[in-house]
Amino acid sequence: MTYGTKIEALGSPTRRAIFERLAAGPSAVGALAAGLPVSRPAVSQHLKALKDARLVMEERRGRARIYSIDPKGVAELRDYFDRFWDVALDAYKRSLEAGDA
Amino acid sequence: MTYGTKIEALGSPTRRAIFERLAAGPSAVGALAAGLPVSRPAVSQHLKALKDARLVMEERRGRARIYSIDPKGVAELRDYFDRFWDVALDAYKRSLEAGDA
DNA sequence: TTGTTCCGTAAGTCATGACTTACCTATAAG
DNA sequence: CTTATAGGTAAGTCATGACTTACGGAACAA
Repeated sequence: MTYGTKIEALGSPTRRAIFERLAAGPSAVGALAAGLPVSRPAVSQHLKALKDARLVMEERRGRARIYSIDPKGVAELRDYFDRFWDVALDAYKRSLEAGDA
Repeated sequence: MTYGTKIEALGSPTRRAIFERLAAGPSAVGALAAGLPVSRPAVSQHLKALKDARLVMEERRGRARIYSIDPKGVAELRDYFDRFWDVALDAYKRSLEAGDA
């Protein structure tokens, strides 16, 4: 929900690997697990975390679950970072000017 | 060094709180710890992680250590995300078109 | 109905990491 | 030189989380 949840979701290397694979295109759980060094249940658990963070979404197709990027949640995270860069880099410039005086 | 290290550094709520305070302006270690619910050594340890990730940098002023945002490292993370948004959202659009067919 | 596939959930293990207190060094002040 | 301030480091504790195996349910096939 919050950007904190999203960043924490991306904090795990395995979860980031899953997320980046989904960024390349939708995939089923088994296909994801086949390309990763962890078990399928582990992938399921990570997908749940990513879904709770609204970074991915799930679509049921028969007995398969197709996961894909959630563009709305991703956009929320991007907005947070975009604002953050502005604030941070601006504050840094101001601190330089203050330090020079 | 890598963007993975940076994202993992921001994965911890306490570390993110420290980072956001530094984004508002440079600060000494004690001043940071005074505004946080953890001890000063804990803050030192988090600052080390942030510094290893090149998200913050250190400047010695007498016996104080002034920490501030590292604009170069921050820019690297921003570049990664900027590229990522493009890839992810583009792939999502393409998957929609493919799914419609 | 009986299997087979695909996947989520439960439960348990094990490592990691986020803290703490105690201690040490270094700078500054008296 | 002694004392106080600022902060990094070591060592230990404790919780969390990243896995595993085992199991259960749901959809298609025969």
